[in-house]
Amino acid sequence: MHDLKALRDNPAAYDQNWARRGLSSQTSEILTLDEDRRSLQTELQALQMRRNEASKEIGAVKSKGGDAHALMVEVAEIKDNMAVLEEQERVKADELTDLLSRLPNMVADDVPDGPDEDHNVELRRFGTPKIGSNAAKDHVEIGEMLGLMDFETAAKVAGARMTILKGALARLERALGLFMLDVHSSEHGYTEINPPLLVNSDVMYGTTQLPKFHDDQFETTDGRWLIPTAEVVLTNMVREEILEEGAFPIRLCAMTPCFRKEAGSAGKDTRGMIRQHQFYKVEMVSVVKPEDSEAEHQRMTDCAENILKKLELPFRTIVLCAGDMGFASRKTYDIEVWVPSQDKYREISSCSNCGDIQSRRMKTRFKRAGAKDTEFVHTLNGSGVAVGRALVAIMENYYDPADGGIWIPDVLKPYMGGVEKIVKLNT
RNA sequence: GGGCAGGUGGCAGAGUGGUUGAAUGCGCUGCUCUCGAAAAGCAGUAUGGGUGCAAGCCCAUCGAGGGUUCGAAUCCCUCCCUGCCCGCCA
Repeated sequence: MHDLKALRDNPAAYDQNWARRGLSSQTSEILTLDEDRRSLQTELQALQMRRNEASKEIGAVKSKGGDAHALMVEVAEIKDNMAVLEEQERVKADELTDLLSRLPNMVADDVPDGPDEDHNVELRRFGTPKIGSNAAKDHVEIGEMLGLMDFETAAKVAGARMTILKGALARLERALGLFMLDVHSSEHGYTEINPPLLVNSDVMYGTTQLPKFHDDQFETTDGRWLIPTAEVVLTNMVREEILEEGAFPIRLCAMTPCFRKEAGSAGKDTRGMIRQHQFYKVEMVSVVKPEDSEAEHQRMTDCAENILKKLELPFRTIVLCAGDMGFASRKTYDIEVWVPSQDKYREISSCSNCGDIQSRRMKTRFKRAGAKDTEFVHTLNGSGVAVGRALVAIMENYYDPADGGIWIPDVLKPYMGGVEKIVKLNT
């Protein structure tokens, strides 16, 4: 949700900002609805005031045994008028809310302009990618040759965009998830959470999956939703709360399966486990005071990068341009890991500063020490990192063409029972 | 799934139709007293919104949404949640 008062004060700023995302002018429609709604509300409240007064008078008259008939007639008329106004007000308010809830967050000033992903700006690189290697095999080939990755059976039991991992590869994915969770909770200060995977509609609205991205989500028959990311649950843990200033920063992390319909991506990344209906992801969420969100954003991105550094995977970090950013974000850093078979970097983490758009929807506020008014918190989320894609990156970057095996990164060895390398078993 | 009991302010807990946004206690904030502290006393202490330059005034909110009524925290209906018992089941 957006700050209507700020929008009233400076509509041009909003239109100019939304234009950076390629949107046409929105504010005149918003302001018209807003003015209509407010004048209806003012009118309605005047009637309510008179009704309340008259009702009290009726009570006073009756308690003295007097005749309150004239007053009762007056109230009856007021109620008729109120019903009409209430309905008009409700319609305007619904229209306004619906319009506002479908408009994306304001883009931060230092975000580069540009219509699409070709205008994102690279900030830094780590590691040395194996470029143009003839030996590069993709993770599907590697996994199937090892007999540890099975898309056919997955399709048989669950349909497209599903994966079955076996044996050491299943363990490797688990090892990756545990490793990431341990680093974030032990070294990065995030509290580990094991959350529900099924949430209600209010929660999905809070983090902006609803109403606009309804088609990307799996809905259950009883009106709940499978989470598309742990961000949804972690962020909403503070919904409808008024926090004390001392509560910050709140840092939470979780590893969960994520469920996505991938409605708009038919034909994209159809091979392998890059884009699945279900995948594991370790997610970080921070809730902070507004003045701290920018520093927290850098910090969170560092935490995600640190995972890849420890895994010794080559990556680069980019800042998304205005046209490529997600709906809720003011500013987003993507971390892209090197995928040898594709000879390019692919997204493995996305760290976003959502400003107050989610907190306004969730009604998450805080009060400064001694202050009377509440303010909205800032929320941030970042992958730390996508576990399935990390598995792909390990398989391809640590592939040994000599024997078709996969070396285990040093930091994962303790999680793999000391195994140094996954190799094909003699059958 | 069946049955019972509940959901009131930061917390505890009154309130079963009429100045009740809500008693009382605790907590918290300020002041008085004190060398200081404690104790005690006094005052204050929800959120959202409308209107106004402002002081202020007004509207809404007692789990949520409807309904009855001149008037609802209080009565009726639906839903949600919590606790307990029975059944079933990872």
